[in-house]
Amino acid sequence: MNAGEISSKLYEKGLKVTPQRIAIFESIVELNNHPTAENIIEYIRKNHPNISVATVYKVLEVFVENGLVDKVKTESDTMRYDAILERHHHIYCSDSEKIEDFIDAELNEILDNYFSKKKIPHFQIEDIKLQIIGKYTK
Amino acid sequence: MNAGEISSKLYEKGLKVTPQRIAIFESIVELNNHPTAENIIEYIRKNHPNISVATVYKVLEVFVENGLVDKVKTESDTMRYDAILERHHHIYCSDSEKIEDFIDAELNEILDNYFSKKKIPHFQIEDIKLQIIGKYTK
DNA sequence: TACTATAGGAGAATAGTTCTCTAATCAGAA
DNA sequence: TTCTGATTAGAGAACTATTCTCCTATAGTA
Repeated sequence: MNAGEISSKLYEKGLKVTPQRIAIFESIVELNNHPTAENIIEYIRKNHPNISVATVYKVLEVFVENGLVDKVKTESDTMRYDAILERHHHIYCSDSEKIEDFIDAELNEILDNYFSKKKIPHFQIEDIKLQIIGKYTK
Repeated sequence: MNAGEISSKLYEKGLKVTPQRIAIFESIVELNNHPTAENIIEYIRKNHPNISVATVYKVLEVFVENGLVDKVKTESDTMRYDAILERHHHIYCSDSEKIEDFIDAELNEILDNYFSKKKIPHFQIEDIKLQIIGKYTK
């Protein structure tokens, strides 16, 4: 994704387009395995050495609020970010910090079907996410 | 669950039985909606005013390692704990900090079935957890 | 180009969690 | 029961990810 495409995305959401925002979005796409804020800062500083930690966090917050990126929960106390917009699940490696996206339309359909039949009393489901935990094999 | 039962649980895992460990486990069971470490400390201090923050965190860590409690990921930066041992999922309220357990054998069976047919390449699944996000209705 | 709201930068502040080091206590052996 | 060694608990400092404050810079618009 290039700077122009990112600008349009920001513009569509009514957000101001700034070099920092473009760089941050770009870095999440580029570091495409769920970077932490720290990973993002390190990456951006190569081309943009003066960016502030506060800016990165503030921009990430804005992106999350506007649905441009996802905040991914982890077992440890660091948040990780994801630029995928498509409905997807996450594969967590129990041996490492690795997180992968898992996209599977058939699975989504099965889940939707199941919960449209079996409702949870007094609860309206907005989203269902799977955390698939396991180990990579050779 | 009384102190005797908790002692046996600890003993079975080869863990030393201490009053602090019993109190901490008891409090997670008692505060049965996924307390934070802070909730636990506050609760325990009623009967055990000198317990240290470090002790609570250390004991929780030991419990998690030994499979006696679950660490529950949240959107915010506080961990929450759960004494349920049974395989279960979590319902997250998007309006509040509430988290509820969701136990559903039929759903587990569907998931197990699906993933026994459709394997993820080079990955051995150990556990699958659903995060069901939505709102409570009246 | 000038104006105004919004965004960015720097560093301090905060909050949850972990670490360090010492004293206490548990569990098994005598 | 008492002793003993290993483990655990306590206190508070340290650490780390994130947020806040406050001021300056910049984007978007006329």
